[in-house]
Amino acid sequence: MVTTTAARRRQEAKVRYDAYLAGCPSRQLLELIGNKWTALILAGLHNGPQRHSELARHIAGVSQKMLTQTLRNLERDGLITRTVTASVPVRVDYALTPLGHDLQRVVQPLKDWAEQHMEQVLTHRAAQPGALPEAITI
Amino acid sequence: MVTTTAARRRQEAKVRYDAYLAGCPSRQLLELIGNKWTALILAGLHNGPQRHSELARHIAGVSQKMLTQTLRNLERDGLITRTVTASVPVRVDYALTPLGHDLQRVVQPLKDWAEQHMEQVLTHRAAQPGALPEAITI
DNA sequence: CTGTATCCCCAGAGATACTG
DNA sequence: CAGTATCTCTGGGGATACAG
Repeated sequence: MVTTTAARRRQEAKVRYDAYLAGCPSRQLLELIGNKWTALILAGLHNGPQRHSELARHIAGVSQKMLTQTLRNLERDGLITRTVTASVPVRVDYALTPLGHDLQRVVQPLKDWAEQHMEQVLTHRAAQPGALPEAITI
Repeated sequence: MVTTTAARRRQEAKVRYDAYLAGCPSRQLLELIGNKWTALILAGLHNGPQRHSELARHIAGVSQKMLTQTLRNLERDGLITRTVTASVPVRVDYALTPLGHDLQRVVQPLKDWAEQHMEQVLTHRAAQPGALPEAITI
């Protein structure tokens, strides 16, 4: 019996491809800004630094955990800075780095496009046979 | 006992906010292009229509299922068209709609930014204390 | 060649409770 | 105020087999 079956070779090709895909800059960026809160945070910091609590209030809907987690990731990636002021109740400020601002600038057109065209997309989507009727009406 | 406790009110606020967030065009767009294969398919169709099998080969790494699934979603959203030619082995062509082309145009800058800056992000990420050493070297 | 139907896994995301 | 630690759940994504 041969050691490399077709299945085996396909498997190897896939692993190699996965590595390639994982290394693709575009994919990595999409994964980054695809995170549920990344874009909101970038937008929230666009007009200057914000405290943790300010962001929490401003973004409303983030769990404490996800806010911190996302902020940590962004800091780790050099997109925002974290500044701790040791006062009685600690104070932590977050701000965009130049790189972060740069990214924010690139993401902005996406929002513009979304605001102009997503309705069209949704209309098309809803027009499909079998589309679910509007369920949420709070 | 009161009917609306603090927890209850928080819960309601969250539901309302989730609905708002779900309706946010930007979020919806990010979810759309955040899907693993959406961007690849848009890019693949950028230079003209492609058959299902051509896409499968060109994109390499997509499972048959995910390719079809993503294509269906894009069709549903009016971003691509699906044309079936009833020959002996069926032939199916996919092409970008004007709206699809439009989206592709907006997504392109993201790729450019990624190619220019993601390395910087990754470098920063790897420089963190406790960062995992390079593991994959195929 | 294209596409459907199943079963399964896991990372992102959330709820909750506790600490400096 | 800011952050950590767990547990859980959900849905996107994948493997596999089958069908028009």
